[in-house]
Amino acid sequence: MRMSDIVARHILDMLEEADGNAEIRRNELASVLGCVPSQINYVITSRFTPEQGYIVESRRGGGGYIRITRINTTSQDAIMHIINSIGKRLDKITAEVMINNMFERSIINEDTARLMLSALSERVFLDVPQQYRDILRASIFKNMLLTLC
Amino acid sequence: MRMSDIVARHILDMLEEADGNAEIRRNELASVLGCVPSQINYVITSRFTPEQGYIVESRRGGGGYIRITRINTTSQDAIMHIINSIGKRLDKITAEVMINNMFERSIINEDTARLMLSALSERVFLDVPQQYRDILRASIFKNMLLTLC
DNA sequence: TAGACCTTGACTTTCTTTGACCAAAGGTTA
DNA sequence: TAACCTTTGGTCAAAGAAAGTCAAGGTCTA
Repeated sequence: MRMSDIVARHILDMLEEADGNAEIRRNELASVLGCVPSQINYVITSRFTPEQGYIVESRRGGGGYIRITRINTTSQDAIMHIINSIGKRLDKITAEVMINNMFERSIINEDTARLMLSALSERVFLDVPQQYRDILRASIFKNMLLTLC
Repeated sequence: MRMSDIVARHILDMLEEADGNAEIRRNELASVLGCVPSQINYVITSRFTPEQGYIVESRRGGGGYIRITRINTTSQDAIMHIINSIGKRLDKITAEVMINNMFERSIINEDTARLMLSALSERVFLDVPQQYRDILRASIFKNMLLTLC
């Protein structure tokens, strides 16, 4: 296993344990893991970038640190927002628009979008009396969205 | 026997042993088999293409690798088999068993499993009269499975 | 014997590791 | 409080470790 993988794994573990917020001391971590301090910087700049969903802050001098924070929250917030915007009923067209929208905003991937669309398609509700369809659709959709958080 | 056949044979053996997933180190394999490294590339691009049912990923630099994965065509068959085994009704327990089973057989990944479970959970059908629940569940499940083929 | 397929090696690109040197923040002391 | 020292982290470039590309030449086969 690469040194960089070991460092990344360690940071990921810390983030996991501390709920998305890890504070490390560069030199200490380097000596614990047996690498050169700048290796830590390398790993951070290559794998904990804002594009990958992390915020990194640091401070030099006595009591210095590097703090890495995971910003999962944006898409989670977006999903919660969508769930809250769904009332007791949801028609097929609106559901499709919502799913497409989420896909375009990269909140969900293509597979997930297709799976959700199939679970909400009109075909599913052929045996369901008209007045219940939209209620059911809202319920299924919300339940699926909840698992994405 | 041609060198390219030897290389292909070796990769095939690795895939067989490791259940459709082989990770090779190009230079190492080349020296073990006694060929030039780019020979490996030649074999991969000519015989392990997506059209032939393989996915190839690689990474350069220290600790680099080439990973070859066989696309599981039997998983499509398995899904069709499952769809056909579902009748007009499907109770929650059976659905859960089926999904777990597919996950364990690596036919679906964890995200997909969770999403499907959420769409079929009892919570979804609270407003649905008892006698319709299992009919609906069967319908939703079959529709979702179809998109996975 | 032409075209398809195979082999080889020089050169390129990408990712990782390391270490020397720099910069900032905190602490001490004159 | 200014000057200096100590403790941290930051930057960068060089070297190393793989894999990728490509073109030239070799073989085989219909």
